[in-house]
Amino acid sequence: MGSVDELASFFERIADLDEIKGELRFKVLAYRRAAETIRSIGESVLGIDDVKKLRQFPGIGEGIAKKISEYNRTGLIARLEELKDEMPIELVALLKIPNLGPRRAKLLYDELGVRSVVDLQGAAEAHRIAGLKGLGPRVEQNILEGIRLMQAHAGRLLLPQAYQISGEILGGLREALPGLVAERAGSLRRMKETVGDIDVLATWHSPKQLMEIFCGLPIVERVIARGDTKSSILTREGIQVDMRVVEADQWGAALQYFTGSQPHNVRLREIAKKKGLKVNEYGVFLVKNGEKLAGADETSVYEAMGLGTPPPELRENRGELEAALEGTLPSLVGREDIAGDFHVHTQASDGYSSLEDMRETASALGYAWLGITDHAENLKVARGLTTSKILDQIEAIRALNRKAGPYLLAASELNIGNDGEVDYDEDVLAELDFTIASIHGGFRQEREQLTRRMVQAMENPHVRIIGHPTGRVIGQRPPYEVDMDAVLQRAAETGTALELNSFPDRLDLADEYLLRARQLGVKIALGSDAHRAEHLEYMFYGVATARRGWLEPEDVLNTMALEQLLEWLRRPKM
DNA sequence: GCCGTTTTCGGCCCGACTGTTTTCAGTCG
Repeated sequence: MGSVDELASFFERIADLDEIKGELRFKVLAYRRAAETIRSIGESVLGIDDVKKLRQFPGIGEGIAKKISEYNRTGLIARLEELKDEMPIELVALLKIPNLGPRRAKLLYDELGVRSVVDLQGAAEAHRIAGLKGLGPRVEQNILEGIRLMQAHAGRLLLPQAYQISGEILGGLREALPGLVAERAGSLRRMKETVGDIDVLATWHSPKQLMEIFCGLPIVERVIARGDTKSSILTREGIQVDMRVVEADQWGAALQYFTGSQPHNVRLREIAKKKGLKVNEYGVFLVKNGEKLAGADETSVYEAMGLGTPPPELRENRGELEAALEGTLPSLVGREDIAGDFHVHTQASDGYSSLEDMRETASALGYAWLGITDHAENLKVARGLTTSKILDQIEAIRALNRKAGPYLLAASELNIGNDGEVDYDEDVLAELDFTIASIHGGFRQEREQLTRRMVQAMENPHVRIIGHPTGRVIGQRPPYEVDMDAVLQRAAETGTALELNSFPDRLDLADEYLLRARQLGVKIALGSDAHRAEHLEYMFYGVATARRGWLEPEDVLNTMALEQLLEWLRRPKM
């Protein structure tokens, strides 16, 4: 059985190899767009063999539809196999190296037989690159630097780390230059779960002064490049930060441009072009006479093209520009809509804070309620609560609720066993306000068994929420091999919510699944998975991810006021 | 390879920077 990721990556490999071969760049672009489209369709693409049906998706025509169908039937794409016979597949790794693109990769392969990054490094160190057509000693040096940079920077940065570092930078700049206009841009502003580097944009009357201060911030380890409009530094943690300064009347256009994403910007300029407009980082212009229509603020940039302004989190070319054109952009859920948190551990199991501390912090965050979900007894490694301990905790919670403060819900994070069974007897489960059920073991089981376990758990009337549904830990553990289409479908049928676990290295469900959950009407429950009181603030990143998944307040259970929530919990879910 | 309120052929986003060149190719975001 194939996967969406594999199928999409096959098209990316075809694009890479075609590019190295020197095929027409628009053909290459078409393959890359197809890969994007496939990822946005999701798993249902794997069930479609009919070429006509496949062609209905944007960017998929005769040729690519046939290849998808071929993959669905055979698990392979013959065209890719042919390309692999023509040249080594390892060559695609060279394209990831900064300062090295398809033309140079081909040249190095043809002239020096370079097939891999190791070959390349050897060739550069032996000074065999300088002297090739169009390549001199500087390019050779830059390629070596690029290899080093790539190896040092292999892991991307988690969103919260990037957000915090950029916060320090912005804070430092604003303190030194009161009145400075500066913002995050790039994938950080779009709140992607990981970011490669940090982009900061600013406008200031003296760019030189700003650059001086930027390059001298205490966080700076080394200045990589320093110019009047663009500088790059490396932080002590080894993160690259790019700073750009623009004129005030270009601010909006520059912010739009540097926020991206690239596919979003490409689509935007296509739309502009059809309207006789040109858009770049300086503004929006009439093509016929060059007249400038907008540029000072971002909203006016979109407005000049007859578009609403999509929130940055949506700018991935997943339909947001069409919605902006039709005036149907969603009203996304915001941090201010959140009335409580569904997933919190205390020192009773594997957390570090007391019920009281958690309640106090929840109060400071403005919450009306908080779900206490310590681990259940079958999870010994996390000191899961025995029946007598959970009964004690329920009593402690009821007692605390008699005092003023956020309402604590007595709940539990149950374990989904190998046959989909959960912890505790029926009478204990009936005492609890709600439960989350999560998979904590057997990650490597077959797809069928994992899916069956989850479906079984959802059919349990006491289970209101499935916790961290794909089980991934970003950069450390891949998602379980679970049939998410089946899980989403059954969640919709049983009225079971899926968690968006907001712990920084989980962010599980990921945005792509949130989009599908929303279409199926599956409700999403945000949980910080806090193990300390400070962790409750991770909700911020959960909300950001929810926004990337186009979720509106009614899609998210955390927007319910206490009375509404209690009423919802009293009603049987199915 | 895709696509069509100017098109079934001839287009397909835009500009900056770098290093190598005396006019431009390659790379990047």
